[in-house]
Amino acid sequence: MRLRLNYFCAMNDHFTRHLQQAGFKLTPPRRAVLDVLQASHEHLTPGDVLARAQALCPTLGRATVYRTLELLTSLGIVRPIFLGERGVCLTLAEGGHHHLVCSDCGTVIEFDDCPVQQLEQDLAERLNFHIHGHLLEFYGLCEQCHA
Amino acid sequence: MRLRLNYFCAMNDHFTRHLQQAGFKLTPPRRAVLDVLQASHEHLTPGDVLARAQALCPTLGRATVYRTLELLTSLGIVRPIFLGERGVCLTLAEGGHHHLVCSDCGTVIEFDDCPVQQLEQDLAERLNFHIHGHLLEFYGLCEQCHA
DNA sequence: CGATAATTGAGACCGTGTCTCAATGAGATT
DNA sequence: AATCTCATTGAGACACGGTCTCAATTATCG
Repeated sequence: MRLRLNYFCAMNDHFTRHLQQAGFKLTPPRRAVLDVLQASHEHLTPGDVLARAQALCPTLGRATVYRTLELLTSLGIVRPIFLGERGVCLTLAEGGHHHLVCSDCGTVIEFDDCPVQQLEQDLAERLNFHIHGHLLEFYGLCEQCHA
Repeated sequence: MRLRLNYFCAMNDHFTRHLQQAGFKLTPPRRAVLDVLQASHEHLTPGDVLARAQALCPTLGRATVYRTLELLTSLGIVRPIFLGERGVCLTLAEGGHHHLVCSDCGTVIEFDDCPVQQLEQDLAERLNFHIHGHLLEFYGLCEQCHA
């Protein structure tokens, strides 16, 4: 069992250290949730996270997943974002997300250009925030839907 | 009653025309929901909208509010955005929203600088989208929370 | 005014997120 | 290694928000 977990998760990685340094215990449920979030580069709903984490930690309960997600959020490790279609989803907090969303059919297109670097620095300085990520979404009607 | 409604809502405004031109009927419930959203410059949850719209249209039911919000969303008139603290909220779709959100305590600071104009035009052209608004959020820890 | 199809409210339903509480176990101390 | 202690856990009851169904109503059009 310990071996299996290690297969999925490097011991002492950045996030587990962060957790422990903040005074929280590193338990199998937390490890499983972290592993799932690190392993998936998609946007997972809490239900997705539960299902996948149960594969790593079969006794895992729903309440624990929510508690863990809340904890990881308050530590700035993960972040909930709202994707019109799928509802609230979780992603690692680090970095940016850029979406073009169709209000009608719900299609989401990701894009890479991102003009907010400078603004991020300015805001961080001006308001004394430690910024670790951002979300930039444009809303409109896609080619099909504004016909 | 009809008089009262008119007090809150200019007949034939932009949105009601939009609704009717798209082939939908202009009913008191829809009018009430539109009025509420236009009157409030805050971010309202569906529950808020229901409560306020019931003041204008006392028989209004929950299902109708959700149906109306969905309709207005698909028409690009309103838009759901997710505010960590309050959950999903609705705003008029037109224009931009700019938030600096603390992952820990949930504080939301609004700001005005917005460097996305040019990108918006580029994307609209490149992907043939009719963009009518955007959301730019930075996530991090506020002054108090990263102490 | 009458026809008709969209829209409505009521209330049952369902899933998701929260809470409580007794049992467990991670990590500190020795 | 054994013990202690308190954070953390799983189970299951609960609350709430959002969806669906269906019969009754009503906005719009001819």
